[in-house]
Amino acid sequence: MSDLLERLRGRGWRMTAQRRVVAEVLDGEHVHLTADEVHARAVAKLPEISRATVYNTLGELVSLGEVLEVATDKRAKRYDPNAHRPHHHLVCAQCGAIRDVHPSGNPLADLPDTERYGFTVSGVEVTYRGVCPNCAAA
Amino acid sequence: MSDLLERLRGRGWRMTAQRRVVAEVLDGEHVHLTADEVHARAVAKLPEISRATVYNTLGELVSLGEVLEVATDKRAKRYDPNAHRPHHHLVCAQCGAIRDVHPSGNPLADLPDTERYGFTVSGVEVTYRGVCPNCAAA
DNA sequence: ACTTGACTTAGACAATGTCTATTGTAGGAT
DNA sequence: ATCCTACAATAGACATTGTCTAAGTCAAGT
Repeated sequence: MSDLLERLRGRGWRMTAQRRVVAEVLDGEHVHLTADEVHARAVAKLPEISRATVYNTLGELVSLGEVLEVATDKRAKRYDPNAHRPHHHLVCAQCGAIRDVHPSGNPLADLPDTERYGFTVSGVEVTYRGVCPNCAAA
Repeated sequence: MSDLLERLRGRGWRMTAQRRVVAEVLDGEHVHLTADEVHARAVAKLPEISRATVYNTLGELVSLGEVLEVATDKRAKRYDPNAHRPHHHLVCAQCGAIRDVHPSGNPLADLPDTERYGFTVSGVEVTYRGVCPNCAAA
């Protein structure tokens, strides 16, 4: 699991207790946490960590490409530690649960030149919407 | 252009000056405005309109399916009046410009049952990311 | 062990969105 | 035409999420 810490150290990251804790939180469970949830879990391990540090560290991890930002329609951005295998998301419209999914096909290939308006297209995100089994049962 | 107003009236909407103005702003230019931008344009036409009313009205329009909420990664949600022809979005990573696009293919068909985890999948949003010609030139 | 510049901190600030209590009014009823 | 009433609008407080700053702290190279 310290792959992540190793990679970061290799990139010249100064290794502090705070950064280690944030990295551990993300690496620990592959769910999609908001910044505040990350902060809450980080505080549990290192009570004096500040909110600003968590935001800073998440921002750095995103810049380094180690973590992805996911903007569903919820208010808060979520952070996805699974940045190394391309995937998309399936979101429950009721409870907000998020699953990683791997559709077949390549949506990038589905965008013809005539629909690109001169943009240099570099990526694509696909968000499926639906209702999860839990919410459907309720 | 009053298609929208007609439809709303048909659905039992009480027609007030404020709602008319908000509907006109959205119907007027097919761009993707934030709530505050809608508010600013509405104030230009009806100075005493309040922020809460704009938010309420946008929320109602979304519930009625007349307008779509678009969550790119920007802070503010944007509102897309083009709710009646399915389409997806192409976003400039630098300036945030948004274009409507119509990819070929159907991403819904690309999600096999084994990747649905029991969800009832009802929709899909595709967001292409890239750099627009303007920003590329700069 | 010293030094230095990157890192962290607390808390103010900013941006966006929501709620409440009050006042106003659209549109049907008379 | 006027009145009633439920629904809508208002101002502004509040909530949530994210950003910034100034000052203190510490990891890591020497």
